[in-house]
Amino acid sequence: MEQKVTRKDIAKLAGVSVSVVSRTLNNSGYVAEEKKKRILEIANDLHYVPHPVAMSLQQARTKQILFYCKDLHNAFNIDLYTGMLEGAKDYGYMVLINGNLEFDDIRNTMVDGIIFQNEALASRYAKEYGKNYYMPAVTASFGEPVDPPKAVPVIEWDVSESMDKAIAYLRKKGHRKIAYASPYPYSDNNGRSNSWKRNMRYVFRDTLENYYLDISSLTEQKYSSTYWLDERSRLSHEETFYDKGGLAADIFLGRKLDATAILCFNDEFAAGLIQRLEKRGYRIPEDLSVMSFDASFHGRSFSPIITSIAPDNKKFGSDLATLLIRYINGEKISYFTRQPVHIREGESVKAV
Amino acid sequence: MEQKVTRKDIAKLAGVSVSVVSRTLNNSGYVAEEKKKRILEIANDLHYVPHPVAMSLQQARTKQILFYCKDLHNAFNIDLYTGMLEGAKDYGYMVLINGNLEFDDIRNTMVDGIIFQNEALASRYAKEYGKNYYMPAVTASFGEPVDPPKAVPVIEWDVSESMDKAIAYLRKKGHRKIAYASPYPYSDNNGRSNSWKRNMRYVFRDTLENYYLDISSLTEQKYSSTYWLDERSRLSHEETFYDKGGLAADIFLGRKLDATAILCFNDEFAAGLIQRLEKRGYRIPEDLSVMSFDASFHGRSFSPIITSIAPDNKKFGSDLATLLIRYINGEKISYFTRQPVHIREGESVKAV
DNA sequence: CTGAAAGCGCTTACAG
DNA sequence: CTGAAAGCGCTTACAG
Repeated sequence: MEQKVTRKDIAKLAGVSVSVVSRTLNNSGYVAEEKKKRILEIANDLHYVPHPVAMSLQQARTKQILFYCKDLHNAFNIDLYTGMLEGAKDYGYMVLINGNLEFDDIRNTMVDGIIFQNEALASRYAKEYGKNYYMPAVTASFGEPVDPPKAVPVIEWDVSESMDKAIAYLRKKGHRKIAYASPYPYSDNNGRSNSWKRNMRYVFRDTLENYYLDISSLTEQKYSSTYWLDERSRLSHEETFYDKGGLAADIFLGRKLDATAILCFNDEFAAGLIQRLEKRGYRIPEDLSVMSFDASFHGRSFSPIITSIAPDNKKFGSDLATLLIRYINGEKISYFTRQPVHIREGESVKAV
Repeated sequence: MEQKVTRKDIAKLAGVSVSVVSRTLNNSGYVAEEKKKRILEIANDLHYVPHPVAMSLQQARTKQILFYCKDLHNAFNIDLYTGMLEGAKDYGYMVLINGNLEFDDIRNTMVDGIIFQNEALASRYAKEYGKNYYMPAVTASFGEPVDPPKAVPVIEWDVSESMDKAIAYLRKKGHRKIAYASPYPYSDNNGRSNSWKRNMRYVFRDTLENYYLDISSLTEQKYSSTYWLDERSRLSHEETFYDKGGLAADIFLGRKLDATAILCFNDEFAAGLIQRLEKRGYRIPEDLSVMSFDASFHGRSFSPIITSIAPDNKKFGSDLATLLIRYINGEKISYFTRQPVHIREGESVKAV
């Protein structure tokens, strides 16, 4: 364990005060040229490295932000994160993830702000902590019927609109009977479900519910889409969309539905669903088309490549990071913007 | 922006000194019972939260460690990370990942130590920075022929031995001609390749090289397995095993090999390979068996589930984290241990 | 152009 | 049992 070299050591060797050393190292304020040179040399010789914690304390800035996100096995979130890293880099900021933070842990984390993965998380955070503990935050939003807290700027992916587009896309491919597979109950009030119901009502009439592959009857715990809002719920829970996709396949097979396409909640979910269907002898897309949301790395590296709708995830992440940093810096920002969306065509949808 | 509440504020209101407040809050040293109570009450009323940066500075401990890992889209690494979180939690430590850190950035990160994802990274780090900058570190190792630096404790997954086991497993399933698909050149000196060659030499004789699916001829950049050791190489590079798997499939098809099974470098690689093979009309495992390394979440959520060999990844991660923390704490630790390995049977291998 | 001083928020040996 | 004091490593107005 080497002795830590400090600005004091450099000052002593250079025969100046710490102030001068600091000014030199930070390139701020006046320092005589020769002294500057000598100080830099000594710093180099001593292998001086600044102490980030001390600087943070003094400047009241850690230059770190946190991506608050529970599900790291969801490639969509990693896509976002990758984008955040890029966006933050330009501002000299680092982005941290920590997979199992309870809200209480956040205050022990050395960050200047938080990016929430969804509006329900942000909302709950604001309710539980917002009043007593100030920390700049922004959130990704999916246009769900949850009031995001006023003080938290939002960048939205409007999943309802995406559902409309996805259905329009499948229709253009000749599909009429399109089922929807969701981790949330039929009665749940969320963007994708509502939009699917609205679009399919006049196709399925009174059998509508039958084409909604509702796995909640098969799982022990019933999660609504606003799960995070429930203050009794533990935050360390990780949603396993992949496992739920398998259950949705079972339901589909059990009901012997005549749908020619299934829309899935997201790529993880679709992966689980397709895997189960193929195990039961189905071929995708020959026997059945599957489409989903997120256009994640996982969906792309799946076989077949999953046709999926989403924003540019990296850009989404990058925008979130820069929004937060500009917010932290006190710049003028928009409190609400939307990400454009597009369809990533894969191999899981066939024209009929 | 609320005014930050400090221990000073509490002291003033309670009519005591900051020392007493600190002792109360930290539950250390003597404090009169009634005072203790009052201080706690006031702290609560004021919604006091300790300043982690200040505490870190004073205690010379951030209670944070870093998982230095570039490829977050590789589910194996996320598996490890998940385990680290669990292991570190018991010690009150947080584990951070940051996907695009150059070595130079590490010194700006507020952590007490580092976990390197592989021995080549650890080795390069030690060479470039180890002398001038002290930071406790441990590393995962894969038994590759790279000398991990002496000061860095190692936990190893012996991939050579795993290759032996994987081949034995496939042989028991009746496979004799087993190809190997790797991101690294045939000439590269690494555990998996060496072990495969050793095992297959007497099966393939002078056609051995033909069954080594070497994608390096198809890629612009030639990476050896010790890529990270090359100081000219940028660290921000992300390996795309998935894409390379597709290339390996092309080679396999081009050579019209009579192998009945392909061993893949890892699950990401296998995913890319299978995806491409299926696109070309192959069915896995009906037409061809595929097996790989890592037993990651990705391989499990793939279709077919990829048969794969690996340690218990979460335990691997957890062990790395606790090893590092105990190292930081100055406890006596083992500088070298090995993780036991097992085969996760999936759906991608068939008996012939 | 320079340096002594106060301060960021906390801790901890030490004298009382 | 308590509090003044020095200190963690750095920054920055301010007086010279």
